[in-house]
Amino acid sequence: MLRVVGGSIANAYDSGAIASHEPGRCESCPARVACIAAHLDSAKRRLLPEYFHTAEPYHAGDYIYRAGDAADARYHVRSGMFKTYAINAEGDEYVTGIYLPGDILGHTQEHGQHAETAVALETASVCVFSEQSIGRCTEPEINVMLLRQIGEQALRGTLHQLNLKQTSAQARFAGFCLLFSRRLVALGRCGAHLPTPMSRTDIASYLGMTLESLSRVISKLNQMGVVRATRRHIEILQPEALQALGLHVS
Amino acid sequence: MLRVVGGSIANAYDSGAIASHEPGRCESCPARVACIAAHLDSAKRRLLPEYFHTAEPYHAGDYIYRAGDAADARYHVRSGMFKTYAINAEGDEYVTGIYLPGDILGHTQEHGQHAETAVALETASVCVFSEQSIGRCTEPEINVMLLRQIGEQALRGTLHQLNLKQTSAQARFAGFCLLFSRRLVALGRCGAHLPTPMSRTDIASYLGMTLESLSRVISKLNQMGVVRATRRHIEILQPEALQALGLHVS
DNA sequence: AAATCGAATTGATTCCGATCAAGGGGCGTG
DNA sequence: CACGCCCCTTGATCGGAATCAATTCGATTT
Repeated sequence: MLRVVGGSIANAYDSGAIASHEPGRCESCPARVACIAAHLDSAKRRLLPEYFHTAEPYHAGDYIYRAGDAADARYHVRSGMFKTYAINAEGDEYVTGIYLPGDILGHTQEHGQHAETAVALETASVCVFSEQSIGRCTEPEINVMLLRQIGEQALRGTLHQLNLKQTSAQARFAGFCLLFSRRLVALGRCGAHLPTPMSRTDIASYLGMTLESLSRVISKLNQMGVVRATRRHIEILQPEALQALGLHVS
Repeated sequence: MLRVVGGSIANAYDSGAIASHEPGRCESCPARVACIAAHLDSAKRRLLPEYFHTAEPYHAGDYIYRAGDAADARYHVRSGMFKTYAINAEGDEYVTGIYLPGDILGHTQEHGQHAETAVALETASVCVFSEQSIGRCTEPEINVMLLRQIGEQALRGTLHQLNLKQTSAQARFAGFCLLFSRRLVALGRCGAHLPTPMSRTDIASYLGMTLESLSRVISKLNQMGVVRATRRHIEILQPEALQALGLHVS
């Protein structure tokens, strides 16, 4: 059932490289602006070491977990980018999510097992926290922040769902760029430059279209001067044009 | 921005009809099999009244909350069915979710505001619990169950997302029936009889197709003898045929 | 710098769903 | 019981995406 696509397993639990919470680590965290612990004062953050662990960095192709693995932990992205995918009976890969710093990986499960596989798209790192540690958390502020983060991720899923309902491939790609851009802006980054370490095949799969359709759309928008897309980078030149083509939500 | 479609507001917080947890209430709950508190022994369940409230029943067309409302609570469905929808700039309704007993409503939010509107499709009831009460919960078992329930809902969202990527309208409808059926079975109900209190328009919107396409698909599958669909009911006659047409996930 | 392999683009064709349009059927109301 | 309204069904046409196929581009290796 499981198919190895490439890369090595990097299980933060099995490896001995787990570092417990270090003083100053949060201050230098690139995901600080989106972290569920970002707004904690130093006194409350001192409670974190009890249930937060920072894991060693992953490299492109490394798995965090794979479909079928026991889902006893969640992974808070510190830096880098991940993708998740599911595989159907025919062996086709379907990219189900793209994860940036601040996002939490590992929710999607059934009967305590991960339903998807999570792969690093570039050098990346996460904070690992176990289900048990979340259960034992007695700090209301942290629990509420976790709940809100889950809520924002649920919203992202819904927006992607709405985008998938767009009939034209052009509209879906435009919506993808806009939603991606928004996420970057929320992280304090530039919304005009989208890093795309994933392949065209991944993006097409994520957007529910064929590789060829995506390629045609990108070529067209390139010619129109709406975006400037290279292999691993999309630059948005005319955001208002994308807005006109893409999904019109909130 | 908000558009009133019909029905009355039934806000469990504003109304005085909130009942605190009553002894025996969980024992008679129709959502018991899917409830996050189902596996608690009576001693632990006695902790529930501190943060769980059971709300008055809703009727078809009643709102639980609307897009833009403060999202300071979550709603655990006890009985009946709800739909959620978002509205775009043009005023078009997009059905984003269908909720059955055991499901939790109200996660989807941005900046503390609900991003969707939740409407009862028939007579229904929920357990309300506030963000604050979740934050203050010190019972690990409850926290972990909440996390797992969220995980299962995330999976349902992903499966629906995968279903939306199916190119043919027939496949999307088949997948819808199968996923719906599975949810009913998980609730201990019959998987062959799908109650559909929502309109054809709602189902079409949920599946990202036009009303006409859905109608054609249903007519065809009716003629083929795969399903027997009436106005508010779908009976699955040949589950294996649906399986062959629909999505092939796990 | 040449060679090689995978990734991405471009082309031609077919088919399916969106769209516009009209007709039928169920359900409530008077 | 008849009426009218809304929901659903059926029909015809057109555009666009999937599919099959071939080529180019780019990165990596030798």
